Amino acid sequence: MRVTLRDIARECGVDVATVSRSLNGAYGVREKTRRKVLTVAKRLNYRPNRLAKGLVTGRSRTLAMVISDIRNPFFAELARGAEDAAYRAGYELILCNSDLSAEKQMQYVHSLLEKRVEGILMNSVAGLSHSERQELSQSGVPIVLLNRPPAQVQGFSTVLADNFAGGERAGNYLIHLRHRVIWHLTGPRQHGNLAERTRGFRKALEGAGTEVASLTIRGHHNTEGAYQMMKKLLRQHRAPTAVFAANDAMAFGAIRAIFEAGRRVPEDISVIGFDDVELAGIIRPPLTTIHQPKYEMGWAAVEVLLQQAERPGQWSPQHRLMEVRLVERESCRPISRRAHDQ
Amino acid sequence: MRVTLRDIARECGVDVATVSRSLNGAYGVREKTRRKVLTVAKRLNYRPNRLAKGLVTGRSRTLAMVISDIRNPFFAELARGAEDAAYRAGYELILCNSDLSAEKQMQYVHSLLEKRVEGILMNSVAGLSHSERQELSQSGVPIVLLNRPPAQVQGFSTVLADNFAGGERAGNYLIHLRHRVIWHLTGPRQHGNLAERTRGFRKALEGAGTEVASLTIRGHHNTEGAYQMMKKLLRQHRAPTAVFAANDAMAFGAIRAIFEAGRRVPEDISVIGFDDVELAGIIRPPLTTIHQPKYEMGWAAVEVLLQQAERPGQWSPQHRLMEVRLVERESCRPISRRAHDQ
DNA sequence: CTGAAAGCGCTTACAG
DNA sequence: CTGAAAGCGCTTACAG
Repeated sequence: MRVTLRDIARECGVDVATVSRSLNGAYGVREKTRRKVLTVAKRLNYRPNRLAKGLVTGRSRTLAMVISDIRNPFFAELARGAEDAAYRAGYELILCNSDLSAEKQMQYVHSLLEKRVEGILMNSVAGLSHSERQELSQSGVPIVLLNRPPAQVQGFSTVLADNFAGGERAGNYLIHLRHRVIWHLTGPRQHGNLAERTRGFRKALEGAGTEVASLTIRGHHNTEGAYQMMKKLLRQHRAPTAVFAANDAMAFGAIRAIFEAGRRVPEDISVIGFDDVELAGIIRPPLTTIHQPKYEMGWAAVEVLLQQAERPGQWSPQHRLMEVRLVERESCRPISRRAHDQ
Repeated sequence: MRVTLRDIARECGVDVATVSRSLNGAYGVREKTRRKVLTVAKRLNYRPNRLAKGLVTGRSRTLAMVISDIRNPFFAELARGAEDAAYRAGYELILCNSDLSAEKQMQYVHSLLEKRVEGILMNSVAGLSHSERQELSQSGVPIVLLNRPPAQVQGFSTVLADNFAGGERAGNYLIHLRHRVIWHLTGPRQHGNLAERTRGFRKALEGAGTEVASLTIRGHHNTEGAYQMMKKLLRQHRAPTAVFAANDAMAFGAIRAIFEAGRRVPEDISVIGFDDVELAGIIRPPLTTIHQPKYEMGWAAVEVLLQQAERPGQWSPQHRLMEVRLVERESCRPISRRAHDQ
């Protein structure tokens, strides 16, 4: 049925070893022999069996990605970057949706290990028990955690956006626009990435060299959470001139609350987000935000994995911090000097 | 290093064949032996090498999906449905982004065949030459085409939304709302899916049993195309009371043109789309549209593939038509009887 | 119920 | 430069 090395060998009157060598490295094969083998292989439409090859070489030429849900555009973008990098290197990428279930995550990883994938991208190991994490980090296959602070667990590599620099950038931008009363909406302290954004933001304000009144409010870090926070705050306090939402979803909630309170964005209140999700460019007004290099993060993660796959048993975890950048759209505007002086 | 069947066999004092049988089907193995093997396997944390297993059984337990771009939410939804179905059956899913490049598509398929995937989901073979398509359909591995009219090429299975029924549903809905002047914005005739929607829509109008003035306009089937068409039409003709856009993207363009012309949706003009993309529920007003069962299509495609994988060499292409449904949101409203009588 | 053998389709020292 | 052999880690008739 399927044509194998033996078929080619028979056809050429040589040994399968010679065929194998001709088809691969080809060192130490007479040019003429090699050419003949190649011709016959092509004529017979030979397709090497990668399972057999993988069995002897121990390399499957496949990577895998275990994420919560590919329908989340953030992960789709990561996946695309990862897959492009894998394709370029001649690897395939297996996609797994875990919904963050610890059980599914472990099951996937076990299946993947059985298939001898050479590396795994994961978006989280937060739900796993200590011993489960240990098992993963000691499995022998390189694993990179996406968008997680390093040292959450030993043994994993990480690829992370520079949240601190992003928060700082957002703060500097608002100050540059002469805002002096700024609210910062964010999530719980334990959320590492958000905490970094807050730290960076505060550093910017402190370094402003001028008085800035800022208020940090914590709540659910989603659209609804921010909507509720903002709604309540606008009733209790005098409105700020700007708000920095710790992510775009929160920015959307804040904007809704602002409109409902009869104010306008950006005329009355400027809003800046973080992430640069697709919707950010679509809503009215288009949201100014800090862009996370999602595609590049996926790509970088695969680079790390591939590098480690080259040194079985003797690589050590790597940590990559990815640059973020400000995307100016229409949700922020400067305070006029006049207004400012009043 | 890694523990194999031999290690377990040695430890248990039996042959590897017995270990293999115990771990698998287990028919004809003494219960006591089997239990012992299982215990030792667990203790040694044994992981079967799927490459070896695949080599001998000829089954890789993996499927693949070759789509344009996972960042397109339509494909992300399909992918999720497919992956869930695969996971349930103990299969993994390889993700490939082709950007519709014929070269990438063929390269992917070749790699996938080498890895002995047991089935492939593709979103198109339109860009391939006749001989390339032949090569695919005769490769021996089952392939299902997503969202393509059957008989585009012989030898492929298909999973397709019922575009005709959807168009008909949209037409009936508008008629039910007492609309009698309706514009239909669609793409070029050659576009099979859109053509079906148009056919269904016309059937509804013809069956209305009352006079309906309808106009079908063809152009680029995207937001910008529909925007331009609608803008121009509104200047040249008396406005309709409703428009049926052949897809949601077009509906968005039409709505923009309507607003810019100083009319309101749905007060002055009702708009219905097709697809039910995520944005449809987010824009103002939320778009009434025909829902395509994307998740279910991905799931069904895997079902087809798995069924075929069970009968190597003796399956024949299968075609599944998936039901669509109307999602009523806020972009359509009835013509009041009074207005109607005027 | 279990063992010994052959084989899946490759690669890679080892000779020559 | 090339062949013969061994082996990767499994499964599966075939005996017994």
